[in-house]
Amino acid sequence: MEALLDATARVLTREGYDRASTNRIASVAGVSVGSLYQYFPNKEALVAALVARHNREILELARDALKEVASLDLAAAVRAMVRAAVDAHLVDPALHRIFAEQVPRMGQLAKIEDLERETFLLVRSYLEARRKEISIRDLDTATSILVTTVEALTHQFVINKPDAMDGDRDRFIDEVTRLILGYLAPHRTAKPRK
Amino acid sequence: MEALLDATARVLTREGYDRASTNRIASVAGVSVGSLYQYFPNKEALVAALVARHNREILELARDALKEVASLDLAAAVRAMVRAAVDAHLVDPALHRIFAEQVPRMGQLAKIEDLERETFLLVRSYLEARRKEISIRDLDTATSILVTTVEALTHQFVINKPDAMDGDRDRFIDEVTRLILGYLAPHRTAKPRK
Amino acid sequence: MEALLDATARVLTREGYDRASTNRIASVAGVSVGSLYQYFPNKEALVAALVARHNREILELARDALKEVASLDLAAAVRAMVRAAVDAHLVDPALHRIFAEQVPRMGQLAKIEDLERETFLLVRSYLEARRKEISIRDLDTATSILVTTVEALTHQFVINKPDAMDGDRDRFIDEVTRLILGYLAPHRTAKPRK
Amino acid sequence: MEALLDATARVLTREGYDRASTNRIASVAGVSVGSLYQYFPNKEALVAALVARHNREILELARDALKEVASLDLAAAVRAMVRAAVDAHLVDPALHRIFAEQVPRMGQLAKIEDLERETFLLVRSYLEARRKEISIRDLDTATSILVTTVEALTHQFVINKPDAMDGDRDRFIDEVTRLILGYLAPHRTAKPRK
DNA sequence: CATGAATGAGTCTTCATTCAT
DNA sequence: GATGAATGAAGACTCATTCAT
Repeated sequence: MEALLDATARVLTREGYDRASTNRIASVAGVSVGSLYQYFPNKEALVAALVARHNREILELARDALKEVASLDLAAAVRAMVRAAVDAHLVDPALHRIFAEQVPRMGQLAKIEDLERETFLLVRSYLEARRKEISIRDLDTATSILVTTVEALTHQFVINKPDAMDGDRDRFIDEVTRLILGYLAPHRTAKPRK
Repeated sequence: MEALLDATARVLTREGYDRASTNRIASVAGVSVGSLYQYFPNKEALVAALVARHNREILELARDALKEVASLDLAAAVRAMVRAAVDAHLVDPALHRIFAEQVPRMGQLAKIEDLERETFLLVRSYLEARRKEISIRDLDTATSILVTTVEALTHQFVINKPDAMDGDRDRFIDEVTRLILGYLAPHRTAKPRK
Repeated sequence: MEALLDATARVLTREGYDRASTNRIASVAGVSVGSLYQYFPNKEALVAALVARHNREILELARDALKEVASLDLAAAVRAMVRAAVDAHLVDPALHRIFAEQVPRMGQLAKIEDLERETFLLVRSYLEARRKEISIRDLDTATSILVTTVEALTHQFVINKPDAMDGDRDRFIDEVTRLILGYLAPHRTAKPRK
Repeated sequence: MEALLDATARVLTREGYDRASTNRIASVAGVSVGSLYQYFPNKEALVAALVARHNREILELARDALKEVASLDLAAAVRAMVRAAVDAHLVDPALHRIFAEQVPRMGQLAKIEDLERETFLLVRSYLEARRKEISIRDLDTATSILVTTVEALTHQFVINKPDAMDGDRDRFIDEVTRLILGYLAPHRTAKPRK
């Protein structure tokens, strides 16, 4: 039931994980608790499904962004990817924050990391294609560092400045791009966009 | 009571935040619930005290590391700081993970961020002292990016490879150092240690 | 749930307010604590509901008695009202005593006084209708004195002689009636019933 | 320890019976809980002792008032006694209210009624002395009615108008006196004071 | 299939009382 | 005698989960 996931997201962001009871979620969804348990075996599975949906939406964005990136030069490509990361975090920042800060990682919820793995592979294959242009020893290590770094910076940016102006956002993207390019292609100076 | 904080840490890392009841903590500490409430007004305060103690320990390390760094050149200094970050995360990785992933940020527990603020100031004043050697526009932004990046990378490294060999660790530190130096001093090539 | 109120009354009268735990009440009612909290948000609300029900029953009696009183002369009317007060106190004397002596007056339980207010108005309007026959300066004061006096005397009578014979009861009613009439109509001598 | 009783009174009136813990009482008294239990075997005994002390103070007033009453005529005597009742209730109205409304009547606290019994005897012996002037069938019944009535009316007056002006108080005393005289001496009209 | 009343284990917290120092 | 840390039974209340209708 899509409505149940919507309700879960609503309750989660409005009340926090601890105060989000299955009864409240069901009533917000306009169904009975019983129905909730017809579709999800327990609360954890419900939250896990919501996480999965959220991640699917974000991955959609990421894939689209990476497609359009193939034709750009490295600097532009990196900037586009960072921008995509920011966009991804803006899908539902409040929900994202709840996932990051309050949802216990255990059992089925280990799946939260699915997104990271998939992102890892996407970025890794991009870097592999550009291998000649970049100076990297170990592809896996580099990918992991990039993914973690961009994710952390973006997360922190969105959390701390939820209503940043476009100017702020562009400046942020510039800085992160510079950081990444300095790592990937240390000999060229990153060219900030005009 | 120090024993209560120890017990809290034990229960927290073994059972997770949600399963850590005050009664269980008290019994692990070898005292009665009543005694627990004689020293801490409620569960939140108990966890907050543990967080504070943990942070104090980590800040101790960080301050010591920064002291020894004053005489080094930029590259060596950055590497030393990254190494300090790793050491800090090795104080009690499991506990650190619980704090990062499960403890709800509210009320007194907002104090969790005290550590971040302190670290921010420490790093910022270091960068300020070296301003001539680095190419940075905005000090605050740069500091924030560095702190977030190093924290995220270190956290992820310690979580994923809790028993990494010294070799792994050194390689990790090298990479992160390269990332940082590429950002702070884009014109020089980072010199990986021999 | 009517059963819950019955159980509350039972436990309250048998054990007293302090020993009446919600768990005990629920188990006496033959349901689980959870069910209790499905119908009443907290202990206070439960007791308040019981008080309300008790008062409703008593007010029913009082209204009926006052209706039949309209056609009687003053002396007979007063005696009928006193008798009604006694009857009201006999609805559930033990429970009434708990309400009077042990239930803390706070929050929603301020409603305990609803009954007093209603009674006040009932009596006041009766006195107003008979104003010519009685010698009273201030209607509100007189009403308040009468209501308080009759309530206190009746309460004390029922508490101290829970199983008084009809004879005792009639003699008590005579005395109280004499007291009231002496106050309302000092010039006539109260005529004790044959 | 007198200080303990004072502290009990303070805590009782400030916080109510339920929130008055022995620890708080002890700390307000400036001693340790242990000391409290050196003087009183349990909480109930402590409260009972406070009740006893309060009652002793009130009885003092009542006895003094009755002494001075011997020489007055009936009307003046009754008014003096009513006034004494009001004075008694003004000794510590807040504490009196707590006793009346919140302190559970059980065990040693049945002693609360000691005051009523003693008052009963005092009034009864006064009425007996004046038997010729009053028209009463049964002395015990009359005494009981008078004591209950005056107590209830005074209590209610003090509770509802804790800061009544002297004028209000005199008018109240007049009315109660009229009520009593109408009962004791139905043939004479009560003479309100000039 | 849907419902939602019922369940009851488990949570945090309080407080009268004890007893080693 | 005084102290006050320690005790732990008990209480109010929550919520994931079940199941008869």
